[in-house]
Amino acid sequence: MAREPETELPAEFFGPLDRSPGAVPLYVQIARKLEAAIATGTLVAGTRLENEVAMAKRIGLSRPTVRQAIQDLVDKGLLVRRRGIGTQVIQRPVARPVDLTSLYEDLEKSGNPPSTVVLSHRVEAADAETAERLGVPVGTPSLHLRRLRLVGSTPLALLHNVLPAPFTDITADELVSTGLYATLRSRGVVFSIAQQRIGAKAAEDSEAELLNIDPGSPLLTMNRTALDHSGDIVEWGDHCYRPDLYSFETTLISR
Amino acid sequence: MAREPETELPAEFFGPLDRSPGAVPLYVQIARKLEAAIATGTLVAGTRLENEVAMAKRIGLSRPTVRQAIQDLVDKGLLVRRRGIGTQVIQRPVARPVDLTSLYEDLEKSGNPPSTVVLSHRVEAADAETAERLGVPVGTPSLHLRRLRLVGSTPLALLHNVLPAPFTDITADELVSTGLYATLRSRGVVFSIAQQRIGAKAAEDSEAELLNIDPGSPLLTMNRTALDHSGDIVEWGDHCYRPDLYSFETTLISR
DNA sequence: TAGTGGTCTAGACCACATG
DNA sequence: ATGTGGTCTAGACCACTAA
Repeated sequence: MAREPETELPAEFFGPLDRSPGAVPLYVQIARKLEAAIATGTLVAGTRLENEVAMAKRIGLSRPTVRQAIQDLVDKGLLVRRRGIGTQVIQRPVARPVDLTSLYEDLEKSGNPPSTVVLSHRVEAADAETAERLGVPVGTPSLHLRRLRLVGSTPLALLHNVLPAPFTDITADELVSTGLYATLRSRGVVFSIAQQRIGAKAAEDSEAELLNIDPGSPLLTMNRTALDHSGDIVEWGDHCYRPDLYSFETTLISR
Repeated sequence: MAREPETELPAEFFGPLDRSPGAVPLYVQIARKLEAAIATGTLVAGTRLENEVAMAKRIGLSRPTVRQAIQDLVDKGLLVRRRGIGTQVIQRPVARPVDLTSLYEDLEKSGNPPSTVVLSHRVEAADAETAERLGVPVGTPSLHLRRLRLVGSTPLALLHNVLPAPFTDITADELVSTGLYATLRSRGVVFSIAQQRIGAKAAEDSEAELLNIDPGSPLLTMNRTALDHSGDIVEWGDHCYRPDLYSFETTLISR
């Protein structure tokens, strides 16, 4: 089961380091160079890296700094480390993990910009259920959104979001032009944690009509609670996706 | 948006540290104590922790060690850190993330032990598709499994797995009594990375019959490729779940 | 300005896997 | 016995936030 290709000593492709104040952290600079080397094939899958101590000395950094760079890539699923063995480039390239971005950005990146229709946009006093979801007192004003996401003229997803007080003034125009997550970020929200539950269900009549599918056909569902960096709930979402057009990818790293 | 409860100085609930050789790492000892304090409510949600430097000095550890303990809990979604602000206990308790365990273990933990029926168990030479999935040459022997997972007498999931050469001698009995992942671990497999894709589809006739649902009704689907600590593919899986009985939970931590 | 986490150094010893 | 990553120390300076 063990595999030990011989050590590879990449030359000084660790170019000059930028140690000026305000520069990108050194460990990030190293991590990026290693990542690029893996992406371009300079570091072939399965290659064993030079050991940490030697690499640190050769680059001119302390071992903890180099170690932090390597750990970043381990967390990304690009490298694997074993005590007593060494550090290897993972055999199979892995896809990016599910991250804290919106579907809008997902598709934009893939060169297939979607459009959005705002179906409803209301500010209401929170009922018991909404209050529980947002962690606010009953009666607090909250913004309820329903949107339809399309690729070209094909409906892709039906999005239902609820947002708490500080964001009730978000306009329908903003949502169409910028997307929900980008809008929130532009207002200073820094996302820290989100909890998702992914499931499936049969399409109800109203959902089927909006998504242009048959009633009762399968839908992929996702619920999400997103928290900002101070632990406050920023958004609660309940979404349906056409499973022929969308799925969720995750990379799991064991700890 | 910012919230700043006053600093909390937990007393010497950091009991004596075990510094004997072979003991649990110091940062793990600290992390566990902090985690317990959060779980029991000694550290209330929203509480701001003592700063790293002071905590390290008081406990009698170096700052990097304490910092590593805190980082562990940040990665678990229990704490949030902000430069210039401090470290806070997260407001809302989070569920455990999807991890590298099997459905068997998931349900066992929830006190609802499932049963397993092995529907088929064959060793075959890998065709092109299997070879691609397992990253082995065409023609390599591989074990093809189909299992039905039940809770009581209710079918829950239909599991299809393919395993490469070193594991083709796993028996049906092992699978029923131990579960696939536990069997692999007992053979020395250390999981490192897995890639999953979660989607939905309509149940085919054969699937519907086995799962005791109507043909065409929605199914939750999951594909997974699991790699061991040396980057070799250990298992490829293609599973269907009854969406009324199962869903996937994930906690996303922003980086 | 004061206080926080973020980064970095230059070492050290330990645990584990291999030959 | 050797070489690897895992842990740990005791400091330092920087970047960001708040008052």
